[in-house]
Order: sequence, then C-alpha cells, then structure tokens
Amino acid sequence: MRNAQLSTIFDQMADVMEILGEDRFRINSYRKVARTVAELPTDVGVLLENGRLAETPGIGKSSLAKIEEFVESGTMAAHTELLKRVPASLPELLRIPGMGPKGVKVIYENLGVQSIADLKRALADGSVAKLPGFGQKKAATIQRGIEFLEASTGRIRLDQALEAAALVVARLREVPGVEKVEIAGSVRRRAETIGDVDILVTTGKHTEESNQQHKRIIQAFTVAPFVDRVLAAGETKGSAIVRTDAVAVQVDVRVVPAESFGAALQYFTGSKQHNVRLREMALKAKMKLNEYGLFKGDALVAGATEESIYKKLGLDYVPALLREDRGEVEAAGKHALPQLVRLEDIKGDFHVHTLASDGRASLEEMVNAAQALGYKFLCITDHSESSVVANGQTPKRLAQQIEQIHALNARTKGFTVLAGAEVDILADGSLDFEDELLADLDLVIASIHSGLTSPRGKVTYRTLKAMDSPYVTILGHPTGRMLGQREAMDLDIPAMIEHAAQTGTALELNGNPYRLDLKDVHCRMAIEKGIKLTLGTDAHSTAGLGLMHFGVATAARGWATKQNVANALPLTKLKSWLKTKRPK
DNA sequence: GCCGTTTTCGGCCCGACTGTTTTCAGTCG
Repeated sequence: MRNAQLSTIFDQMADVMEILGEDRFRINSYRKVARTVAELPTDVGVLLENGRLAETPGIGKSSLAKIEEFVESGTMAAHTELLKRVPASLPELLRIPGMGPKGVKVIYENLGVQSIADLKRALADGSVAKLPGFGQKKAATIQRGIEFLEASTGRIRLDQALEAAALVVARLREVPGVEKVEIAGSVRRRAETIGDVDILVTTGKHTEESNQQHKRIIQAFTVAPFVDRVLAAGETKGSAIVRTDAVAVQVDVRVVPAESFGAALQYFTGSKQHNVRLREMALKAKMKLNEYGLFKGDALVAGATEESIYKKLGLDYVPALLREDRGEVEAAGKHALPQLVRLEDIKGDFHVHTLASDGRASLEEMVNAAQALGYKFLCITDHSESSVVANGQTPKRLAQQIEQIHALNARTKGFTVLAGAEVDILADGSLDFEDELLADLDLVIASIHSGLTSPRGKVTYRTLKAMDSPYVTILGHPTGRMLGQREAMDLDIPAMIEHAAQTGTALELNGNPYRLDLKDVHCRMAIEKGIKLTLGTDAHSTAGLGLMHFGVATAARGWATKQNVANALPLTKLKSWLKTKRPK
C-alpha cells in the first residue's frame, strides 16, 4: 500500500518544517495527515477514486491535492522542495532524546552539524556546550540521548512492559502514604508494543505535607535497585530507565492527590490523540481538561473518576482499550460503543501444541490445564509433517492422535477436546495433508511457516489458495510477524480479508505476545466484513494457555464483541459452526 | 493546514521538568 509511504512523506515534511521553525499548527496538521493516512484500512488510491478520502477528517483540500499528485506521479513537489531546504540527514537528529527542532536548528546554523556523527564530534570538542542556550549539562543530556538511541532496540513487547511495570508497582505499593498504584499509558491500553511505561500513584487528599510526601514517593522509585538511570525527578513526576532481565525501558511515575485520580488516570492513559479530542470537546463546552480534573472556570466539575469526566463531556465511558482516536469519541457520543469481548467470555483455546510436535506438555496435561482455567473446550493443533524443525506429525501419527483424542473425550465429562492440526501452507499454496485426513479433523488451522519473505504476489496467492480448501477452518497467524524480530509478510491484507469473507474462513488472532497476529486494526476490518475471529495462544506448555488475555485485549482493540469471537460460542453452536465450510 | 450546534476567520490541548536563565524556552508526553 502507498499509505505507509505517504505517511512517511508527510512526517518528513513536518520534521523539516519544524527545523525551519514554520507555523506549528500547520506542522500539526501535516502530522495528523501522516497518522490518518497510516491508519487507513484501504489503499489511498482506492479511496481517492471513490471519493472517500475527501471525507476523511484531518485531510483537507491541500493535503488531498498533494496525495493525488503522489498517487498519479509517484512524487510530491512540496515534499521534494522541502527536502532541498535542509541537509537530508538533519531530521535524524530529532530522534535523539533531548534534541528538538530548535536545538537542531541552532547546532546546524552555528556549527554546521548535519548528522549524528557530526554532532558526536561537536560534543567531543566542547563546541556544543558553548552555544547560546546550551551548556555543560545540556550537552551531557544530548550525549546520553545519543548513547540511548544507539543502544535502544526501540519499542518493547507488551509482555516485557508488563513485567517491568510489575516491578515498579510492587516497589511503590510498599511506600508509606501510597493509596493506589495503577498502570496507565499504552500498557493499560494494551498496545502491541510499548515505548515507555506509565505508572500513576495516588496518596490521600491534598494537604500541607503532600508535596514532601510526593517527593518521597518519587525518590523511593528512583533509588530502587532495578533503576538503571534517573532521567528526571520532581515533586510529582519521576522518570527513569528500568532494567529487567530481558529489557531496559523508560518508566514514568506520576503522583497525584486522590481527588484528581480519575483525571490523572484518564490523562496518563492516553492516547495522546484521544486526549486531544477530549480537551477540544471540553473547550467547546467552555471547560478545561487537564490531569487534575475537568474545570469550569476554577470550579472542579469532575476528576475523581474517569467515568465522571466522560459523562460531563457528554460521552459514554470509553474503555482504555479503545482510546486511540479511531472513532471511539464519536461512537461514545452516540452511545454506539461496542460491548467488548472479555476474558470471561472465552470458553476455550483454538491453537495449542503438545509433545506430539514441539510442545512441552502431553495432551492430558494440556487438557487438565485448560479445565483448570474453566474452559469448555480445547483444540489440539500440532504441526504438520513439513514443519520438520517443529517435529511435525506424519499422517500416521496424526491419525493416532485423533484416536487418542476420541478416547480422551469418551472418558471426559463437561469438556470437549477438538482434534485439529496446524497444517503448513506449502510453497504452491497446497496443504501439507491430504483431504481425506483433514476430513477426519474437527478443524484445521492453515499457516505459512516458510518463504515469509517472498514477494507480495506469492505470499498473497498462497494465503488465498489455502483458504479455498473447504477443510481450512482458520487462517493461522495471517501475517507471520514476530514483534521486534521479524517483519510481517508483505501480504495484501484487504485481499486476504475479502477472500476470508467469501470463503467463510475464520481468521486467527494469535495471542502470543510475540505475534498478536492479526493486529488490532486488521481485526476490525475483518469484523466489519462479518468474519469470525478465533483466539489461540499457540501454547507450547501449560503456562502458555495463560496468554489468552493478550489475544482478548487485542481483539477488543479491534472493537470485537463476543459475537465476533468463535471462542465465546457455546459448544453446540461451536460444533455446528465448525461444519459450515465443510462439504455437505 | 484544518475546521465550524457560537465561527468561512481565527482559533488550534495542557502541564511538568530541566537548564540556562535573571523570567523563560525547549522538550517531552
């Protein structure tokens, strides 16, 4: 899709305009266009043709013309012209924490610094510290910023962020005077990757001693053994790099009095874009929203709970999972928010491995663990023969496993084990087992495990062809991505979703936090086409079954209700649903 | 540049922290 390219172009223009010191509101609208285009579910070319792009909020006449120009010619004059005005490598300096557009402008104009390499030299010879508005400390901050940037692996996975958050939460709960400790930010929204971790602490009602008390709480955080480096430590806010066994991540701790808890939680949860929307609404209603509350003049109108703030703004309560400015504010105003799927709605797991392939627990152990979670069913989906490294089963071994499952079902009450397989989609789009064997299974997940870097046409062809099989119930981890490790396949997502709808194939939402595949926005596209999602943990151990909450959160971020999720079906309905695609 | 149940012009989210300042600008979230 050209959407990603266009998004980058608008962001690049905004970067350059910032360095040039142009109008910040204009820059903001470029940023908004960049973000809007990136999140469009359909290629801009298509939306241009059917006129929908012009209706998209945030995209006005000027941006529309620029996009049109790019779609027609592959270039954009405004972009080309802007890039000519500063050295090409200059915008990369904006990525250094502590360096903003003003700083970049000063070091460029005074020292001729054009790149991070130039900047390192200027820092080393002391010329940065001598610049107007700079100094020894500022130079040191920039130095550390460069080191951080070069050592950083970028965003971390949600499970890693939750682990870091748990460390800090446990520490803060022990500090005297602390009443509540809540995880906020993108971790609370269960975003698929996390930039930094936000934690909110409340004390009792505001008193004379509050400031001292707040300071002590921040200090307790910054001197904790897991803190690598302190970035800031004031009276209400502390920021530090926290190191766990797996990762280092920035954690921000904010302390507020109890009467502002809701406002602070709302503010600190974000997303930024969602908050901007609410603040705009507050302004229109002659009010003001900040992290201390919703105010009319100086009077506090709401603040103790998040619910009260949304209510006073004329909105239904928006679950944190939806706060991305993807239409949830409008829906909340029209009482049209979905009843999101919850972990309690989940009656079983669709994607599980055992010792028969590369799992570490037996069939019986996995079933026992699923029963302990209160599930009603479990689908056993071991690998197929071609997945040699994963100890994929031969047809003979699979046939034996099916027998084993039937026998287990015969002696189990109130719980059903479904016989399935995760069958490889081969290079030509055919399946790794014959139809006769597939017909003996209750369900089939078809997955691509090889050739993930093939061109778009090839991976899309294989994916669509596999869905043509009447025995393929579910397309497994459709894009094949591994967060932080491996890019998604270059799959034509709209075509894949369209074909899933046509063939009646379900799409997996693989809940393993390495995958979260399909991702939230694609889940939403699928749901809008009436496609059922199946949540699977891809568990390779009994503990792995506990990852279901990641899948549920991601589905909810895709606006899924329990009707959209096959895991929530009662068993009888599930069984008949599994047969819908099969030959009659 | 975008937008409009007060506006087609005149707005555009808000506050904390830091460092370099003699009262505030820059950066961040």
